[in-house]
Order: sequence, then structure tokens, then C-alpha cells
Amino acid sequence: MKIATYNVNSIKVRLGHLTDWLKESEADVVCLQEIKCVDDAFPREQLEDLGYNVAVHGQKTYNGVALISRHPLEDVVTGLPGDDGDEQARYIEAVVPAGDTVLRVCGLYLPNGNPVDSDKFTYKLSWMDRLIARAKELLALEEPFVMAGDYNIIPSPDDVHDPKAWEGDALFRPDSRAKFYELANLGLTDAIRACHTEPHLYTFWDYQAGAWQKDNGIRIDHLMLSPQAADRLSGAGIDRMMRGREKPSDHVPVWAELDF
DNA sequence: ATGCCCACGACACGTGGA
Repeated sequence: MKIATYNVNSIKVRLGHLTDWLKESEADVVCLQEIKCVDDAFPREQLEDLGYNVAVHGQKTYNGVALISRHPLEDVVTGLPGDDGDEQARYIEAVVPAGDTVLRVCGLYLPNGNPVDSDKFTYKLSWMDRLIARAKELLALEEPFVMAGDYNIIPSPDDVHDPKAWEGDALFRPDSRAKFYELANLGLTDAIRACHTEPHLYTFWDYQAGAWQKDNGIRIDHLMLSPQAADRLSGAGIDRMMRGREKPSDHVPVWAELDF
């Protein structure tokens, strides 16, 4: 089963890219971020016509996440538990039947956090605390799950073209990274890092200053696997070619293959 | 050192992204 994450930066603008890529990649489950639309505006029918089930947690203009799956999506949870006052659409979770068991898929769009002297940064860190709490709850079930999405975290200096330029940024600050390690150290496996040891694998290139042409990128989209999911990991990849297409998202799809 | 580009809402440019 192929699980992927893709920050589309507007589903309206990127629907063609997404459907092209779905046909090429044959992904089974995809976590989408930054759909930037309300539930009713999501192109549900077009994706259903390609054989996907759809679950959406949308928001006008900003954020918005969705899950699409060739298998049923059950027990859908929208919104990250832990703060009923949080109105930003950044989290969606569902259970997907997988062989003789189930895979829980958690799609997330972690807050950017810049500027770091603002409440946006404290929101990022507290959001990560809630994600860690959710991971602890799910780990207690001892079932396969994946937390996949745009983490807005550069885990290590190997994951950025120019570490100096990112010093102090909310995506690379030691306290941001420490929270990510706290999550990983619960026992979650970074699918890309488990399959690829070479440095400088990126998932995002800024639109500005020729970042793509210079390969000035960062790795911020991750699939984090529970131990029971990591046991089934057989491959992972980054579909860089999507960044080279006409009118691309600034992120590209990242995927993991799990043997079910 | 700073801005570059892109999407949105709703038509002018401000907000947000990373």
C-alpha cells in the first residue's frame, strides 16, 4: 500500500497536477494540505471518478486538509484533539482497512510559526505538544499508523541546502526541532530517512530567487511511522519531478510503501 | 541586508506562506 503526502498549495489550482500524479504514482492513500477551500468547494467528484474515497477538513482561504483513499476511510476525525478553540483546519485522521488489519492515517499541516517573536510561534509549539499527545494515545493501541504531512520542520542540517540561511527560522530553530525529536523519540520512524541515507533530499523549494533551479530546498514533508507500520516499510521516495512541471506547488509528493 | 514568487479575496493591494 502506497501512502503519500502532498501540500498542493490550493487544490483548485493544482487539481490537474494531482490527478496526473495519481495516475502515474498509483498512490493508495494521499494526505493533502493547503487545499485552501471549504468542504463544499473541494473537487470531490473528480477524485471519486478516479476511484478515491474522500474526507475533507476545509477552511476558507487558508490551510485545509483532506484524505483521499482507494480503500474506505472509516472513523474520520477532523481537527487535532486537545484544543476545542483551535479553528485552523490542519489535521484529519481516518482508519483504512489494510489486508487483515487496519492502517490509521493522520494527515497534518503543522503551523509555520514565523515570525518567532509572535504568538504564531507559541501556537506552533503548542500544536506540536498536542500532536505528541495524540501520538502517545495512538501508540498505546499498538497498531500501524502513519502521521504524514507538511511538518514545517527541517529535522537536521542535512535536510537544508543552506543551514546558515535558516538559522533562527521557526522551521529550523533548536526548540522547534527538539519538539520534532520528541515526537520521533516516542518510537516513530521517518520513512525517507529509514530508506535513504544520502543528505540533501528536499521536498520544498521556494518560488522565489530561482530556488528550484539552484536546488536550494528544504525537507519539511514527512511520513512518520508507528513501530507496527515501520515493520512493513519497504520503500519511500520524493517525487521531485512534480516541482519541474508548469505552475507547480512549491512542495512535491512524498511517499512510503507499506507491505500489507 | 532585503526582496524576489504565488494564491486568495474580490479588483486594489494586503495577508500569509516558508
